[in-house]
Amino acid sequence: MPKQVDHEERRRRIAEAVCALIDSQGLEGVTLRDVATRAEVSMGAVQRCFRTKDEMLRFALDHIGEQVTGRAHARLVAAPAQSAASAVGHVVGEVALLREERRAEARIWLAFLAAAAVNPSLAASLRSSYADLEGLLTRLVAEASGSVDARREARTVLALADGLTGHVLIGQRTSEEAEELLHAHLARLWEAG
Amino acid sequence: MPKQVDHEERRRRIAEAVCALIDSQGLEGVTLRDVATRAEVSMGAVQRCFRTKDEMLRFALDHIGEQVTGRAHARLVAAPAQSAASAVGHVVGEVALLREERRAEARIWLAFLAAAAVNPSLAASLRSSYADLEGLLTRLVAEASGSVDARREARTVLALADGLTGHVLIGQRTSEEAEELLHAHLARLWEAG
DNA sequence: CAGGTTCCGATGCGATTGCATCGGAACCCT
DNA sequence: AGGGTTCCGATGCAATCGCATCGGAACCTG
Repeated sequence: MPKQVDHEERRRRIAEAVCALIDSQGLEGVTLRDVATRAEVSMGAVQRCFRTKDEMLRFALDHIGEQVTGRAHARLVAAPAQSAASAVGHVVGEVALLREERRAEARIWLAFLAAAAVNPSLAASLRSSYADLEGLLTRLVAEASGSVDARREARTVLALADGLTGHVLIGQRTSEEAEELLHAHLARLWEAG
Repeated sequence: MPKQVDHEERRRRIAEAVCALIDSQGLEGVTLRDVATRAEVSMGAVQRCFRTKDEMLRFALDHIGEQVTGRAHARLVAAPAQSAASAVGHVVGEVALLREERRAEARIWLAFLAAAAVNPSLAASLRSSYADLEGLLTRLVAEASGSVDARREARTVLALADGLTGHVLIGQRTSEEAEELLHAHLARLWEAG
């Protein structure tokens, strides 16, 4: 066996370069050359890892999807909440990419969302992440309040979080306002359920 | 005075061509040549109307923004609602671009939203439209239910509508499901307020 | 250490992009 | 009718794009 390279590691490194570029210039600003430069590899290496640009973008989307959903799951395990209701609050706070340190992810997510609207294969990847989050939230909401339709509430909260993320990104809301709106929604949910 | 042309009319025609292209191929698929072809004018004419591509896109965004906000206002005047609450329902139903016939506008809106995340001047245009809608909804909510924080609820509903629109676009929700979620949220709002 | 295999950096290519240019058509006023 | 002005279609251009190609470096095996 000749020269071997950890392809997965390299793919991840490239995916992160893609995300960094999307964050600063949007999806349109992502070119193979810039990606290669940012990832500190040659264009040839990028082309070896991904046959086409589209394949590279799909991988990057899956990458960031796993990152977000993974963190949501981790948040649940790491810090046991005092109540199921506060667990929902924590997870939603992790999913809604409102705070400054998640701003980059938010931009990336939104860019992919818009692209997915005209690109079925990206849409499929996104749906998979959303389905994961919806499942997680549904279980938590059900546990926190048996008397409401958990799936409905989970879907509503997920959409609300997404909408607020967009509004924060364009400066229509501050992240504090958005977080307040999100928590107010949850508070009403508990008192109603 | 020599040859005169209705510039505004031409700009609008071009803006609609831009929107049609965004709907089918996303923002990245918009080129001056395609726009000219779609609008059935020459590239020269496009360049005369807009000095740069960016200026053209800004105009198109304002165009579709006025279209959406205008329809929201019109919905209010045209069909007097039986109650302020149902007026909110009507306006929100108009703003959330869920139904099939609004799918194109939804894609366009989302494309601009994502672009605005990395383009301040687009973000400014979007904020202007959002501010309009928020004001309209706030007034209606206040009228429908005095006991709630109208501005907060208007902002929440607006974000929820936006989030649901995105989810419908990628096929994560059907428009019927989204509409049901939206109306369920409003229903709880009235009974709580 | 030799042979064979894997990998990749550099380079080239055709297509496409946004924008600049300009000669002449179209038009109004006198 | 003719001069002056506005407009635009055609064309050119430099830059950039994604992708294909390939010679040699890198490396494991025997």
